Amino acid sequence: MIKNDIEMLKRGTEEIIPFDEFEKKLERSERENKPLIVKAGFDPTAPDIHLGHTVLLRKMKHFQDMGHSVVFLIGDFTGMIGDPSGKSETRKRLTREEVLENAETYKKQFFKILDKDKTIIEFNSRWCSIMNFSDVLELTAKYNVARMMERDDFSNRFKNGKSISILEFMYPLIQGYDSVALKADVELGGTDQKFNLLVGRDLQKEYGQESQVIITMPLLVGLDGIQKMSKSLNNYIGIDEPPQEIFGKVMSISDRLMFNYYELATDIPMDEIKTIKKEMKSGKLHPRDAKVKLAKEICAQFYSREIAEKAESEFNKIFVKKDEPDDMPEFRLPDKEKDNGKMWIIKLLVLCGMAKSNGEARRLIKGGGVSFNGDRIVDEDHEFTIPFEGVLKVGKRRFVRIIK
RNA sequence: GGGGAGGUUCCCGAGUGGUCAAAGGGAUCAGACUGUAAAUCUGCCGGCGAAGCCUUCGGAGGUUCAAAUCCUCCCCUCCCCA
Repeated sequence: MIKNDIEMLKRGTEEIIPFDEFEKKLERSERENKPLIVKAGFDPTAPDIHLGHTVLLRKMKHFQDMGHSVVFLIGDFTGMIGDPSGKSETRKRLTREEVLENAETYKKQFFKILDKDKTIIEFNSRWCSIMNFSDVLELTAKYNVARMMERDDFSNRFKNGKSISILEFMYPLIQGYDSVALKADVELGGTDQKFNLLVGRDLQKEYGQESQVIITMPLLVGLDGIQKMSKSLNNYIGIDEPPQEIFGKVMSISDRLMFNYYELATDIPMDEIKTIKKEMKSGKLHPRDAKVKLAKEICAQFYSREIAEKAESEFNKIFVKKDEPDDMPEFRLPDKEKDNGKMWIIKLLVLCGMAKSNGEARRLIKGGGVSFNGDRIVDEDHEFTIPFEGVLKVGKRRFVRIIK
């Protein structure tokens, strides 16, 4: 029993530190019928969950499925302080209201993966906000600068003369203290969190607790195939996106990335993944078909099998048959425009949101990316005589139905 | 506390009085080829119904016919010394 569990829990992980303690904790948990407390922290500033986050969420789900107690910790306290130093961007301070609002958004999204009834949601302000200055000093006394500098990020920045604020030194301590407050047995995080997770281990020991085991998950590579998936890099698949969008985005990843996604973003058994890989190599399976399977699988996670099937047929319709999709947004011409009797194509593109400015609309037309009812529009002075109706297509995949 | 370097359009980065809406690269976007793969090639890449004009080079003033470029003050980042 435990053995299978361990295999499942190990899947996709980068590191489990230390592994033997992990096994012991699992054994004891089963023996004493006491679930492990599994913690994962989330930043309250970015409430849009994308496929990259789901790698972690899915791992949390694995623990839930085995009856463990999963804590979704929202770092609202740190979020409300903000980070003025910011290595790249200054972090915005959040108000109490914003934090709560973001938390709601989180819930709506992550219950697509996690089990609603088995998830404990915590805010670290619950314990952080009541700490007084001597509590904080006590905490800082439990760590030292040399160890802080072991973190690559800090040592590199220090070496390169980049600024490191004292506040930044506090973050690992706060996060570590969260583990103390929760008495966490296991903490999950991305590989970029490794240092912070390890600090949690140390602090628990300092506070006389058993140290948590840390499990790091690799960061999912974004759609560009190079950088990590993130909203700010615009290389992400949001789990709130429409099914066709998710399907299409998965289809656009490079072949090289495919198996990475198979392993990290689905629960398809590893054996099956190996078979797919083999068949693709031998030429028995077209890479495209392997990707279709992946796209359907990911889509189904956030919606359903049926919706995923539908997304596939929509996809084929648009990109294989070069047809129009069944559903597309509609745009009704505003009344005041109707009076002119004519509608200029550039203006139309901007009005219906397909271009941000006239300039962009012109560019699209010049580039040959605009068509109406299947005919490419090449003249940027083109005017429609009102009334008219039809399908306006911009680029390969953006459609809007213009109605009278 | 003292001395020095710098802040340029989404990002990196050139530009040190007019020829600058600002080189070059990257990203995005559009087109060709394809499997919405990779690689490659092409175009575009501040705004204006596009003539010309308007707004942009950390912020505010100033010099000049003319300022991203010169001057003054301010804000921010970094380096070296103490």
